[in-house]
Amino acid sequence: MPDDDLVFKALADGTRRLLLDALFERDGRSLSELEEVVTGHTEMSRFGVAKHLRVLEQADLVISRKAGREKHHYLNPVPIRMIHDRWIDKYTEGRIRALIDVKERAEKDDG
Amino acid sequence: MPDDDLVFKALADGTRRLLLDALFERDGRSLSELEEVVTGHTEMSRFGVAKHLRVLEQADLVISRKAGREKHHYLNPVPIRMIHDRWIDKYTEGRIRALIDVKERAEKDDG
DNA sequence: ACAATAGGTGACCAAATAGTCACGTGTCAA
DNA sequence: TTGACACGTGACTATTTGGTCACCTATTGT
Repeated sequence: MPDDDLVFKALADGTRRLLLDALFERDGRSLSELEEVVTGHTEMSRFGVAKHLRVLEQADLVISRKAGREKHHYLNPVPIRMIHDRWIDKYTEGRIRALIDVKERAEKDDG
Repeated sequence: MPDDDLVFKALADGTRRLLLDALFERDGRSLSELEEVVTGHTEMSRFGVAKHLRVLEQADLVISRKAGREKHHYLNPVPIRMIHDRWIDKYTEGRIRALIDVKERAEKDDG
């Protein structure tokens, strides 16, 4: 019911996260370009990709802009940040960061 | 397949987010206490709540510790932080924060 | 004008998920 | 030790969700 539900539901799918990753790496891609990204990882039709993009747009995680017959897509990080702020307050934020740094350092030593 | 999938799937359910909210507000609650929190909002059996908690534990969003016949639950913010870091780099982080602050200020003026 | 390109819509099916229930285990207190 | 309490497990259904398909609109280039 609340619109944060759209955000979490949108993030629950691996293909949609892959799309966000692609847009995080480079913004402004068209549907066709994103389709190629996805089909490089899994087998999925154009319709599937378009459907996933629509879900991301409705969640406001992706913003799109029409340019001629193409549609360019942009990553909107605001909802992500609000997830963070929901369960991590400013006081613990520093501790968490230190924890993750330690963890990453340890994993780097392993591999 | 990757274990980040567990985290996002876990967050995709409203009841589970409610449980995280409850633990964010106060840590160390038992299953019975959390059951009361949930049934205050929706109608759900004890089994449902226990099942949701297990999903959260498997995603490492909640850590539990047995104490006698009770089981205490604690919120683990690390996976949340890693979601944040996946799509928000350090350079845009400042801009986002400013954006959200402006938005909240505007909404406060409205209501 | 016409073909090719880029994208959109609604219906449909298979697979995953939420929720419940009957039953079982361990723990405390009288 | 007996009963009440706190919690766990596995099976079962109803609903949701992921993905595809046939068909449609709009824009570009020749």
